Amino acid sequence: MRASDIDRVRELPIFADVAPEIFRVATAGAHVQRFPAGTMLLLEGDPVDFLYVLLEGQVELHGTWNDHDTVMTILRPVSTLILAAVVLDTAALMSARTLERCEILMIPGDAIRTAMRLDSHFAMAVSRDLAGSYRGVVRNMKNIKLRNSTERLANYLLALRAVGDGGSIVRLHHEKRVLASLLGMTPENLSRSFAALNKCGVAVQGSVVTLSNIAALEHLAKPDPLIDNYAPRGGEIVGDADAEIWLSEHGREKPR
Amino acid sequence: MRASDIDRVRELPIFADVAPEIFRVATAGAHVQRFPAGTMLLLEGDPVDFLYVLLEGQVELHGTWNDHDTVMTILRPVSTLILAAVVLDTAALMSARTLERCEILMIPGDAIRTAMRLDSHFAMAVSRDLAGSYRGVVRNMKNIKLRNSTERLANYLLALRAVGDGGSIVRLHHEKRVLASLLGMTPENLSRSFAALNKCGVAVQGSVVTLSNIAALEHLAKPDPLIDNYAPRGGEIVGDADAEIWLSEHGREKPR
DNA sequence: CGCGCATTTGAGGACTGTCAACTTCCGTGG
DNA sequence: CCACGGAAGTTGACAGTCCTCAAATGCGCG
Repeated sequence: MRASDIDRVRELPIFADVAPEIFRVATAGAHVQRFPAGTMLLLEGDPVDFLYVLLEGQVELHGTWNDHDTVMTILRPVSTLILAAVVLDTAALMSARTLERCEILMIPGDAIRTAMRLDSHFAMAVSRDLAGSYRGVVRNMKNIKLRNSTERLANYLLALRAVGDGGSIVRLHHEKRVLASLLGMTPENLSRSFAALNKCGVAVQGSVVTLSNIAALEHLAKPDPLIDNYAPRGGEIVGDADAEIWLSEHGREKPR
Repeated sequence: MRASDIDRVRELPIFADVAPEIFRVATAGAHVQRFPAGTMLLLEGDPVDFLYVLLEGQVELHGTWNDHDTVMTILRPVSTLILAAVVLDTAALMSARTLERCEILMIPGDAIRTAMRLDSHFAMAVSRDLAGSYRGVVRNMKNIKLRNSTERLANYLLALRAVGDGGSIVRLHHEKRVLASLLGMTPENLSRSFAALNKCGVAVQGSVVTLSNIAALEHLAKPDPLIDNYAPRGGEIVGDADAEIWLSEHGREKPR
């Protein structure tokens, strides 16, 4: 691993409080690897030998059953992948695919587990990461079970706005069919949901969305801090790092 | 806390590897409390001061939005509640309600976090619990997004059978409307899904369900080890502790 | 026995998925 | 520079799934 990579890795939340010697243990045998867009990093059911840390690019986690598949989450830097499977030393439940060219740190699972055993602060950092991920999926689940597709889209757009400049124009980060699957609908219905949001001042042109009536959109969306991981308090916009992380993967909470 | 309680707590997976002095730290200020059925233990959005460990009875975790609510999971002994919120020292995302008379161990959140800082083995146990919970929700999410309601019910019944004696008669653990919400449908549609499963040899009488054609049921259900947390390999029945835990909360994985 | 509650059944409508045709966008190559 | 091909996105028609409301049935307990 190059020195510049080591510096970057050292900054990761998961390594923030770790003692230098433990950091060396954890990153022993680690290496940074680059992947082109569209690469399958791992298939669901695969045994997991490495912890992946996404440093650059976007990665999609998806699940498959009976010839259907669904995007479970989309990760953006800096995020860990399959940490839960590494901790339990078991098979992955989701497949991972790069959506863009990616730069990924790969750390042997053994090294992670050893470092956890040696350093309680590292083990706590892992716990916080996992706790955030858990709460992210729970938010996602509430979103899916309690809202219909148009409401999910409306909230997604409001979240996009919150992490952006808070202006009335937002850019979609993903292809529409990927977004549709992430939001639990078909591409066709995503189109129709966008059309339905016209009456709330939503206009779409390619990946650029204009929100000209936030009040109407919020009235339909009814954002909720216990589902949407940004802080929509009193109409004030809070575009903090939490929200950035939320949007990127639609559901991981930042520790602390 | 009574001596008999301490012995029981000592057996919990989360305390298995913990040094005696750390165990005392963790359980300092802890106490066992009994609650009648139907008690709201906490409301979503509440700050979390205690880790709850369910020792007896059933607890439902549910979420609410816009006058709707949905059962997210149902816990049976021995399970931790809101461990993620305790680790992050933040508000609960779900409400908790007892479904029966319950016996619950309450441990101050501070004590948990202190014990994690002092003992890497305890922190690892917390990580494993969280990792299992995370994977449980992921399974749940795949179940909801990839299957329709009848398929979810069919798989639920097969899972019930797998944890029971493997015979053709299973007992439902919950009221049907609770089960319906857990499976992401209305009570009316649960009835209709049961009716639809008649042709697969499913007969219902109150809480007793007879499965007289497992092959047909499996053909419809298409159980998958990456969604359903029991091991349906080659028609062999594996009623292990993992599966018990799965059913109880419909989605927590047992560490290791 | 009768009341209250859970469950079931039916009818209708809302939401969502599927299929097919069409349009738009974009990169390639003539 | 423009034509072309392919993929992505949109639209319409239709069907399947699911929800809502209302009424009927069944069950348990006082």
